[in-house]
Amino acid sequence: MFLEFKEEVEQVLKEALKKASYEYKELELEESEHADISSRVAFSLARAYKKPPEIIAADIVNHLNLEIPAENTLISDAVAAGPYINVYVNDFFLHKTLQKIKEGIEPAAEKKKGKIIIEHTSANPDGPLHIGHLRNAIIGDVLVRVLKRAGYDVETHYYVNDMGRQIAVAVCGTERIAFAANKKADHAVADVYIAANRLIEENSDFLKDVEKLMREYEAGDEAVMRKYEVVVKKCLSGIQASLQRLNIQHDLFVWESEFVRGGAVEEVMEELKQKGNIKFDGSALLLQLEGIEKELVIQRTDGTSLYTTRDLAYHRWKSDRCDRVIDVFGKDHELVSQQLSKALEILRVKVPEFVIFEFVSLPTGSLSTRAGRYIAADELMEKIEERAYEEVDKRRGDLDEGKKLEIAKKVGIGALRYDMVKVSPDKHITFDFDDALDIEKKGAPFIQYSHARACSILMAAEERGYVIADDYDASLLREESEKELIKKLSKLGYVISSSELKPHLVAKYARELAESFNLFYKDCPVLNADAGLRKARLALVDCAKTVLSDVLDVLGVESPEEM
RNA sequence: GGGGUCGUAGGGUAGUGGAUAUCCUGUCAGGUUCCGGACCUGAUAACCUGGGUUCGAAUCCCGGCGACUCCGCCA
Repeated sequence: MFLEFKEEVEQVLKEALKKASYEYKELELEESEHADISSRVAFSLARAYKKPPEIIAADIVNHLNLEIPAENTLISDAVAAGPYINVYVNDFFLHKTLQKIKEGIEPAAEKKKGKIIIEHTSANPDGPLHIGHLRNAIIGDVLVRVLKRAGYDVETHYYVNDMGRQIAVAVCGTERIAFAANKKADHAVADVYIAANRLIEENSDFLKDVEKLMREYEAGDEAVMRKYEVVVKKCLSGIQASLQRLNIQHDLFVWESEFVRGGAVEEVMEELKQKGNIKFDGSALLLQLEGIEKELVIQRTDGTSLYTTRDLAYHRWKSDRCDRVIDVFGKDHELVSQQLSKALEILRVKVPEFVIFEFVSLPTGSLSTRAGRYIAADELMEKIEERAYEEVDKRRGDLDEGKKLEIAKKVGIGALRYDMVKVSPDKHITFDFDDALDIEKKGAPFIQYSHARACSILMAAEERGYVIADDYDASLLREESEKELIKKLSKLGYVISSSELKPHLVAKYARELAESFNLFYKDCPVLNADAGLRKARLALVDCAKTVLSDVLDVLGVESPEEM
């Protein structure tokens, strides 16, 4: 509802500026502590009109016409506060906000903004996900949810790097080392991969086998393809299980080898030869890209393709199927992503938008799958759920075992997801196990707790026979904390539309909303209020519950009704 | 050597030109006759440094210092 308010303010301000004959570029509206919305337009006008901004602000306010549409307006007042123009919402806005929430989210179909293909996670299928991948997956998934809610048709891809040397090493390894039967699939693959790497260190002949295998795979040797398929699919099944536990799903798994065997990679190389600035270094092909010193190798001496070339083919294919392409990449791919963009420009393909996130490191140093130095996502989830269970058990000994486990799962995974997404992606994180397991901080459990409190009030109301009805009188909600809560509730749509590629802003809003609810909870008794007020407050609690659970859903966090 | 990102209270973090710089944690002091204390209130304490642009800079530009990272016919 806040968006509607903002639009009306824009409308009204525009008219006033026109009447007062000011030429402006931007209305410079912003949220403010001093008002519900505030405009700084007087500052920029001050220069052009050589008058103090305070005078201009007052002048604009004098030209405002707020009385006419008294029936439908959302604005109560607008005043000049020095150089600022401060605008405030009215009771109708508060009433309308609650009403809209009760009606439910408007169907996304009405405001289709186009199709987006977003790629995230895309971990190599040579072992389980570690905490670095976790950050990628969670940022990506929240992005998906935000964009869907903002009205886009979103398709999620996992790009499977099945042509890398690592996979060949793992596949080769299976010929000498058996999979552990009692392990989760992706972990079993990692064991083989790590053991195979050790074999390489001991015996260089093994490396020749690996290279032979890679050539055969690229050439499309059927027997080799079957061997690959076994390993890659085994690993992916394990990875998918981990992702599912985190509440994450991909629509499509795209294997990079498809682009080689389908001929798309060759087409890309041919086209680059014609359109690009190409150099031959022996028989390898180097592509010179504008503004990047380092040439990009697009073909090896032996004629085989490279990761980047295959990625170009993949991006061309994606780009034909949607309006926007978004890639969630780790910081180490930044140069690659620039090269990719430049090369795509040469091919006249839509350039993707990148969400680049900084690394997660351990207090002991950086991660390495090959060296076996990583924290597996599964291990982390296991521990955080255990930790959550201890908390639940301590506080809710009254519940039965199944219920406690269910809540622990929601709280644990929620805390993990929130922890990963609350920080801006371009911030480096040093992962601290104890810190992540410390559930008491103001993360997901804090928000979930507010939701549970709301549910608890509603349940108690039902037991006492109070009905949650639509004929409440919203004008009875006069307390400051009530009004603040309603205003916060009104901003979900606004936050979603303004934080498209910044998932941490949604996390921030969720926390603020929970804070507002807790303040209301403290200040305003619901069940013990007089009948009229009680009805209005019950309606407010009901709305708060809806929006809390909504925003948690955008974060991919579940909303337990009790905890 | 070249490029990139980051530098905000003791630690972590929000804020990309505008009003008294956000929140967590830490430390200290408080709060429940009332719907769940995983809650709430108060105190403490910060924009790396030097220039520049601007009426106005944590925010933009340039230099310095520091941290991280990328620069392979790997992926």
